Amino acid sequence: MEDRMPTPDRTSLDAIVTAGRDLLEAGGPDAVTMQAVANRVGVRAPSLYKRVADRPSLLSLVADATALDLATRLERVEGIGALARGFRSFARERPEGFRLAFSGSGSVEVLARASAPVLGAAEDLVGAAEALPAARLLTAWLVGFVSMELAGAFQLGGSVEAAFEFGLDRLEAALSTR
Amino acid sequence: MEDRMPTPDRTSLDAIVTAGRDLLEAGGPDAVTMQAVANRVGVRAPSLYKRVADRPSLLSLVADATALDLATRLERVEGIGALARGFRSFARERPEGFRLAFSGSGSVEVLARASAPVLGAAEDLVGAAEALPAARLLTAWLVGFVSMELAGAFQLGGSVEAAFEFGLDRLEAALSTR
DNA sequence: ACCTGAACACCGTTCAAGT
DNA sequence: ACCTGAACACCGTTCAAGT
Repeated sequence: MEDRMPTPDRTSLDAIVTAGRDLLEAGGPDAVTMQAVANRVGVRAPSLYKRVADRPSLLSLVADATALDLATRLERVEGIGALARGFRSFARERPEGFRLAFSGSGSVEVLARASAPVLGAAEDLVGAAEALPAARLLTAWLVGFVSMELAGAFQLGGSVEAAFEFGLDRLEAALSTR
Repeated sequence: MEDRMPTPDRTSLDAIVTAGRDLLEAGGPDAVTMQAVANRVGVRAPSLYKRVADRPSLLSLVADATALDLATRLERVEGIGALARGFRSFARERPEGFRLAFSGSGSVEVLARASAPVLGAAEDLVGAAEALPAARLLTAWLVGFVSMELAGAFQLGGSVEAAFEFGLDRLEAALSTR
């Protein structure tokens, strides 16, 4: 009973992931350095390896956290229009996290959860038989549109806003037809 | 007339970009190291800085070269279906280059040229007035679908092939309607 | 049990010195 | 005019030694 207590934890996985997320949004992937993360959570870089396997898996955790945030936001919303606008506004608020989450870092399950609400809306539109390909049409359009917007494509003039509403309109129409 | 001739060039910008492209496809962006590129072209890393400003701008040149390859392939093809399938097959042949080109590295002009054929096909479908938003709908879907496919999303089962054809079908229908 | 300094291998980039 | 070795700052990761 006279053993010294182990020193109390000086950080946590949560704090590390949050620090990674903040650094990512502030400066892109290159800015999420093990040293910068360690600095933010008040610890030295080698200590991070107690909670995280390596840098790629830290980025993967950040990707999952972002996808989870997106999922919980979309779960609160109904209808394809509101889903699409919620998806787009999330990507504009967290562009780096969005890019990371949809670029193949991160687990597939979490990403699937983020697109579950779209699957639900698609089922309402076209019925269960075609729900999956319809959801893939919608999700692909959303991901592509937002990615291109973030990448600064859409340079030929015209209103990007109008193009988004045009796409939404036509897709709804295309999927409502029997 | 007795000055020594300057030593002949031992490499070229073209060779450097090609080496970057090959390394990229073989091992992803992390593999395109200044040292690895130099090695491939038979020179030491510092020499690369005679032709290229730095690593990011080398990656940008690789992105542009990829987008140009895509553009010339699509320019040989007509009709929205053939364009869509050509786009997708290119992305599957050069996944890393595709990702890089559509992630915001690379110049906007070259990317615009790669999507010009889609703009043409869109105009044939909906007329000049709506050609731009229609092209954006098509391109966004293509980019999103292919990105998700490369990222390994589409995990819920069902045929990805069928989902692609479903999307193509519905989009053509949506844009042919008056 | 967690934390640290020291160390290692590797990378991007600069620059003076060679031809 | 291009190329090189040497050097610098920085990074990810490991590990023995501390508490």
